[in-house]
Amino acid sequence: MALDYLSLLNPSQGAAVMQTEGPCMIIAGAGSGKTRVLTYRIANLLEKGVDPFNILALTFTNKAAKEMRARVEKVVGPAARSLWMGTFHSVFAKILRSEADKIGFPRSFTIYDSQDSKTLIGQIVKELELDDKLYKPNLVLGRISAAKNKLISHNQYLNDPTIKADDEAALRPKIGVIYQQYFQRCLKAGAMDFDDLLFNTNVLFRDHVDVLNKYQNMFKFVMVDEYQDTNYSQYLITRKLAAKERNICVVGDDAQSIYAFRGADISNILNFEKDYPELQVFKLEQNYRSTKNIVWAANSVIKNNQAQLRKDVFSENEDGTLIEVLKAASDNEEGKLVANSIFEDKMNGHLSYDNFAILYRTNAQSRAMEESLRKLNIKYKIVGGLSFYQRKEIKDLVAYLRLTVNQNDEQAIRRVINYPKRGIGDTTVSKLITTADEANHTLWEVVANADQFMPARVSNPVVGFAEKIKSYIAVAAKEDAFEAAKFIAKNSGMLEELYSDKSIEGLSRYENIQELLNGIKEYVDDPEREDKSLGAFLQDIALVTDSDLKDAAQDGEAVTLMTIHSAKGLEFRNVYIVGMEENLFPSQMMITSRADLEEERRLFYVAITRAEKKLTLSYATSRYQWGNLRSCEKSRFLDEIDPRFVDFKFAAGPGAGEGAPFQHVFERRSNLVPTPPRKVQATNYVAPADFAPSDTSKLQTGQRVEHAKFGFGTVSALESQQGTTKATIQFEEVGEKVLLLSFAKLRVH
DNA sequence: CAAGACACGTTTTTT
DNA sequence: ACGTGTCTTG
Repeated sequence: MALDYLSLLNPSQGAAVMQTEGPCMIIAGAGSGKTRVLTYRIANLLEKGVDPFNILALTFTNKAAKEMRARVEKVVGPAARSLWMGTFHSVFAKILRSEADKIGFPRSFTIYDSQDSKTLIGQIVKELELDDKLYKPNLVLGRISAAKNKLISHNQYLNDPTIKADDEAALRPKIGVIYQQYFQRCLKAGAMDFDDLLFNTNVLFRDHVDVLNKYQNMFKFVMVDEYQDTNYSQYLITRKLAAKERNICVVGDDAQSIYAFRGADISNILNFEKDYPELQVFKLEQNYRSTKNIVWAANSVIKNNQAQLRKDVFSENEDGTLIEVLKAASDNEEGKLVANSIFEDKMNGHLSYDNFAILYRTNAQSRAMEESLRKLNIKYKIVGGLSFYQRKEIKDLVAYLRLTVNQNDEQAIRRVINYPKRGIGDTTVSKLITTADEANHTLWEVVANADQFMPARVSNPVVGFAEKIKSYIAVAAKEDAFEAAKFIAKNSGMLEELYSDKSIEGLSRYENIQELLNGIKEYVDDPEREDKSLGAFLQDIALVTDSDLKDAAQDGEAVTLMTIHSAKGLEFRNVYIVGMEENLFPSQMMITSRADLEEERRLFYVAITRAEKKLTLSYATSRYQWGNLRSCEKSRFLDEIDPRFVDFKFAAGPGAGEGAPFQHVFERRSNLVPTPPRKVQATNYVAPADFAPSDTSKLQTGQRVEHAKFGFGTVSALESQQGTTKATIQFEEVGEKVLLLSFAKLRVH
């Protein structure tokens, strides 16, 4: 029977839940129970008999989607599993996967991550012989991305006089040409970048009315979370999908819009009413998360912004403690103060470390915090930074997997064609690429038929590589993702290569590969999973972020460290916002324009409102930056908080006097795995003064040799290839080495 | 061809 | 301070 929503919700929440038909906008202040409303709204739809397959709910992070699905499931049961719920990128990647052929892409298309995109842009810049100082991949990708988010194609980009003028003024007139090249290379590679997933969905819906129709009929109810962070491309997708039924419900808070740099357009929420004049608006203004002091402080900050919807967020919770401000003499001391404060609060309040979060503007700031936490033996976890899937060894294996699914994936080919080493040098690779370009073949076609394009001694290893990949394709066609990946890891020689590296980094790389394989195993073992193919798995991980992963993997209680951006949507009992300094927060690059400064202020607002009970802000008067000490001023944002809610007494404390503390680095920086000191090739062997190399042309395996640097050893293998001979020698002191006989100075005994 | 040395640029945020 | 890319050396 119908749930009694109204007893579980406040009046405005309840009204939003009951309003299931027609367009609706929910302006949800921070901590106002937004997820709760969305959850019950979906539950209400299902109870009214709506088929879960007809509901589409879009979020910005996988985590938010997962959480909401779990909460809906708690209320309505397993029907929740059939809801279309996920991030924009994952939902439309899924749709594109079944429709891609209509827009000129294979269904097995690869998703390029930003690293792939940047590498490709770097390659294009080089090929066009442009100045790589001027055309930095990051900047160029930023321009291209901004264009795509506004649905400007490469052709439109090239023909738009305003854009042209802009680029010329910035002394970068060739960006349009790079964009065009980039598009063609992606198309040829059967690859889409993150922005393409949305751009191409728009293309699909624009050019194929029947397809659009199908999804309009499918998604009778559309819901969008964090609507303030949608860009034009996303906006248009949702508008098109909802055009028929007009059952669209968006939830957002203009005060928490922090992704303008990524193309998010706050006018999407401000102008929503123009598209839907019959719109119903609900405002959730009661904050259930934080104390009065925290809510008041946040309000006093955000009111310095001009552009915003009227909203009065209030709290009925206790007043709570005042906001503390800590002042430190250096970034390291800031870390110490924060770590001490966490330790004390935990002890005094009998809290768990899970209750604490340290938030910062830039990832680089985590370091000083980590060191201090480690010294006090406080466990911590870092969200963001270098994610699991960005590690070299993971990217290498994933490149093999990608190549198995899509042979045209150029970036994957380049990554592993000579890894592990198989004698394909850079010159050969460049030759393959130019050959492909000139003969108008794909890179893969040239690789697979290399013998037709170059002399046998060069082409042999290339063809061997292609044969390997072909065998992987055969395995992947028969086996599930796990069996295929396991086979590939072994057969490619990667496992062996990593296993033979006995250094600590090598060990951790080996373990990471194991972890990836375990992950794939888990993936295919999921009984709910229908598609267990390699392709499905790859699509899944391409859109996974670190924060999605950590949560599940993390066991034991630990302080959370992350950027403010990744903290959005989360809450913690005690929150520390560190680095409250001018040019850091607000960031130097944001203080030139009013709009940018307002975005920084919203970011600060988001940070403040993560705290439930206690908020602490800290700043340092000096900080190491690029290896040298700089002095800093406290942030203007500190002065924007109404002083009635702030306790500055701590700011007068320890930080004041001490000079910059001496830098002792006892421990090396580390995330999960400690980085050991660089290994040195220490030998006791000293070459005799009369050392003279012998003729090695008749060297045999088993022979004993002497090397000027490595000492004595025994030849264990000889391999002749393309006129050069490689000798594998087991040295007594430094272990196995592979040397080229033409260079190595060996004395035969 | 591969390992080590060195110079360089980097730091805004992320799907 | 750090990793990446380029240059040198064997």
